[in-house]
Amino acid sequence: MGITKTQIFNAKQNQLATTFKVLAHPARIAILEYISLQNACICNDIVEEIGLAQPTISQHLKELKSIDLIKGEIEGKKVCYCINLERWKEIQALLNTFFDTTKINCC
Amino acid sequence: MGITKTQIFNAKQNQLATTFKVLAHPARIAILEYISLQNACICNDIVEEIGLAQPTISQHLKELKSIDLIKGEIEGKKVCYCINLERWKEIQALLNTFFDTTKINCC
DNA sequence: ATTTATTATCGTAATATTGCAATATAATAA
DNA sequence: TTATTATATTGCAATATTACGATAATAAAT
Repeated sequence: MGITKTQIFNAKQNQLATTFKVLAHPARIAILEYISLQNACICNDIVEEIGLAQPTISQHLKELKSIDLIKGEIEGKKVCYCINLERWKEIQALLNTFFDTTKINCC
Repeated sequence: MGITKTQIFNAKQNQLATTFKVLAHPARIAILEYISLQNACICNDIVEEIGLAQPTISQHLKELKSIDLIKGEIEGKKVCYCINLERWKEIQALLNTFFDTTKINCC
């Protein structure tokens, strides 16, 4: 079906899954790495750097923005994308909580 | 197209994305949480617990196994699934390395 | 041997994702 | 105003994912 039955899971499970899903594409990983490499704000050097078409990059940026992982500041006709460091740490903590609380073994 | 251009990304980026993708479904989060809650090995109580059809759960378990996050031990006609703790920690470390090295801000 | 129980696999329908060309939007430059 | 440049949105084709019924495979129980 392609449709996830989110109703049968709790909010935390869905939130975790959504967060993981945003990170589940190499282009989005590459974009985040590239943004963080630049000491200054970058814009659509991303398109040239990554090697995907501009609309595709724009779409990936939108998904990263959807969980506030990055923020875009308009500078004239360019847009400067930066990692939202506060949210970044928040998400890292969220994932670590999941990994720390979900690991009791049995066998 | 639905097809990811993995060739244009490096191995680490693809590995990270694949790892995130396995975790990017609430059913798989729920399965991991449920397995970890049981002090003893569990089997297909998972099907009853989660509320998805047996083939669906089986498919999700296969995906979790694909990155060695869980291991299944055959016990007669039942199969006991456990978290692969060693791999679990490995993946947590992998994700933390990503989060720690990718966070320099610019704006 | 036959049944029963547990799990895996196959096939398939419905929906989602990826990627891009075409186009729209917005801001500066000429 | 009319380009030009940078980014976003739309529409669509190709592929992937999710979910499940049907069925196969395996092992214990009768």
